[in-house]
Amino acid sequence: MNVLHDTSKASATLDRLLELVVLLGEDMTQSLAREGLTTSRAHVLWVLHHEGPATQRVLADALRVTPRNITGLVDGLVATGFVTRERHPTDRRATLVSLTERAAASMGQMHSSHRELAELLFGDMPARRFSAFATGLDHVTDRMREGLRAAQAGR
Amino acid sequence: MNVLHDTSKASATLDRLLELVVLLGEDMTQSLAREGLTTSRAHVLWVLHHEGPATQRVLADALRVTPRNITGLVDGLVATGFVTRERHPTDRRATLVSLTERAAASMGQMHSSHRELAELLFGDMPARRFSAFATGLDHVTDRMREGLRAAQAGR
DNA sequence: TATTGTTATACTCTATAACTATA
DNA sequence: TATAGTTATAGAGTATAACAATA
Repeated sequence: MNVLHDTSKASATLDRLLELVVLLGEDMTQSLAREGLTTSRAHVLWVLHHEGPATQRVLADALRVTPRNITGLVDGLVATGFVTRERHPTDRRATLVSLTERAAASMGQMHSSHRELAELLFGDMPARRFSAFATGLDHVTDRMREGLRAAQAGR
Repeated sequence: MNVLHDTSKASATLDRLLELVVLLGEDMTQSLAREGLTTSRAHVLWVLHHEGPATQRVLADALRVTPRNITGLVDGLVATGFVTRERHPTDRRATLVSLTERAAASMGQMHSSHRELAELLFGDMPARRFSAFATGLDHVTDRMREGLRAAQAGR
């Protein structure tokens, strides 16, 4: 009886977590659309922002996606002015993809949105509740990582 | 100084929350793929499971997607044996979409996966920490709902 | 011989617009 | 005249396979 009770509470909490996943996803999609981006294209910008100019091969590995797919994403980002393709200085097979000024501006905008969202979600939370939530979140994220790793190993 | 400190902690916590979003999304995509489903098609099954047999119009409204899109999703689900199209008893323009046995089996499987995931994420959590997390999650979800509603109103 | 990125082909999800059959 | 669902067309993300240029 004790176990059953816990199980149903855990299930209900997972439901709410999944609802939050959906809401966060919608919010992110909308914010990116306002900047003229999709999640996949933003992911490319994110990698370039952190790694600096990169070859398409590097991007393909970072996004865990086929090189062909990167060709398409970079095509789109070039067409909309977020990145440029340049010759690689030493390897003539490769191209270097770099962020433009427009992309830098968008990244700044995204940072602001991120801070605003953090403020919206946690800004009025009592400090004690906030840190309890953060602790639980760490726990849950760790379990999820382990679970995925196990699933990937067993396949 | 106090404010700045809080802001950076809030940002870091949002980062971890977004990481969890990504992990949960991957897990869900993989589970569904194992059943031969995509998230969109599973969403259709979910609605049919809760509402019973429905017209494509009803499905389009439920998923907030165009009728044309539903045609494609139902085509795929029919081809893979998850649903059937039948004549509507009274309105000859409409079709009724119903779950098959295979879909019922998959829904059962998904329920099991859901319970297992809840157990993985929360099963070894001390009761007090679990309920603190659940409380924080409620808070965060409420703020997110409000934020999205405001964003939609202001557009 | 191996690697980088492309063309060719195909599938899924999504949208708008025009059209058919029915209400 | 309005509604249900289709065909036609298009764009984005994804994949595999074959191929060119270069290492």
